[in-house]
Amino acid sequence: MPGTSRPTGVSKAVSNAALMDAIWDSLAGFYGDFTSAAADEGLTSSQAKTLTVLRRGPASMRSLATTLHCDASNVTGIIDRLEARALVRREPSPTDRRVKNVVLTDDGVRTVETVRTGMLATHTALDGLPDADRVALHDLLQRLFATPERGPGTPG
Amino acid sequence: MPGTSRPTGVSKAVSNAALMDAIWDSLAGFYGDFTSAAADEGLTSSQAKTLTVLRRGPASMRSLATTLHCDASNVTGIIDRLEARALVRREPSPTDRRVKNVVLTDDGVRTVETVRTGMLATHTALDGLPDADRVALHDLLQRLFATPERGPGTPG
DNA sequence: TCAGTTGCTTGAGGTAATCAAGCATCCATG
DNA sequence: CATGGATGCTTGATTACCTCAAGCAACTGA
Repeated sequence: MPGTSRPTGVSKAVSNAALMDAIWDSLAGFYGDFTSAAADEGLTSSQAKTLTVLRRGPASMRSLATTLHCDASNVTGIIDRLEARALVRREPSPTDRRVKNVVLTDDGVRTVETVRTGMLATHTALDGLPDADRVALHDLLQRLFATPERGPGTPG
Repeated sequence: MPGTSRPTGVSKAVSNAALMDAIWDSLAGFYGDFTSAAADEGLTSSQAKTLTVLRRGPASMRSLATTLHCDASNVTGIIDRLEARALVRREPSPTDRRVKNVVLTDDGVRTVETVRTGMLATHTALDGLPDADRVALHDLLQRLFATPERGPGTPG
């Protein structure tokens, strides 16, 4: 097995390509489940994603844009629509009058929790995983894309 | 009742909630990397996602819609734009004149490969994983969201 | 044959995403 | 102070995305 000459340098037990394919499939399953659970609550996936980020605590428009990897003006629109449905609230930052901190309303908290529990396929898949595997998976993912960034919120 | 998912059930070493959070972070990292690699090629993430699906082989419009979890009319637009850039081609199905099979052009193959190799953060993260962990991760993901569906393409 | 179904496209309407521009505020330097 | 530059948010324009309803063509089975 280690002798097989691969085009790339050091031969690995599992190629990056194979790992990426596996991650792709997982992403598709997880994200599809998330999207459909969000749709059940009348939310687009972008809106639900934003609520999920806010679950960790209030965040400024700027930090939301950074976390969501998109332009700040985009966040304005998403928050506009979420605020129109009273799922979030814009609060002026006490320390910087330019900044608006976005906070989940009680309704927003309820809704994002409903979406999470509504991800049936995901819960089923996770429930089917033996305890040792749960620990292993959590540990692996933790180390894979460790995000040293953002504590709970980074409000302005 | 083993099925009921939560608070009072059997205590797990790692809760579903914690696992979902870990999955979220990982997928966010992966997908963010993918999106930016796609943008480098002038592709939206939807377009790049579609090319990624087609990497496994030709697919009808219908099966693309199913795989991408979206309406068929949406696929029409995405394929229109990809075809205008000569990254894919619509081919009439030999067995069903209603069906159009979408195929990657040589340029499309090149482009999707470029996107994959351009996911630097992902490659770095994966390269940092010891061999045993690579095997474990691949195995875990494989079992987690095993998709018995779709062989390579499901062309009409 | 022909009713029902399926596959794809079009059009309307709203959401998402980017860029450029603008205003208010903050901050550092003079 | 003051003032030039940077930062935070919003608006407007443009394109892409996405869903639904409707339509036509083609397949299917009775």
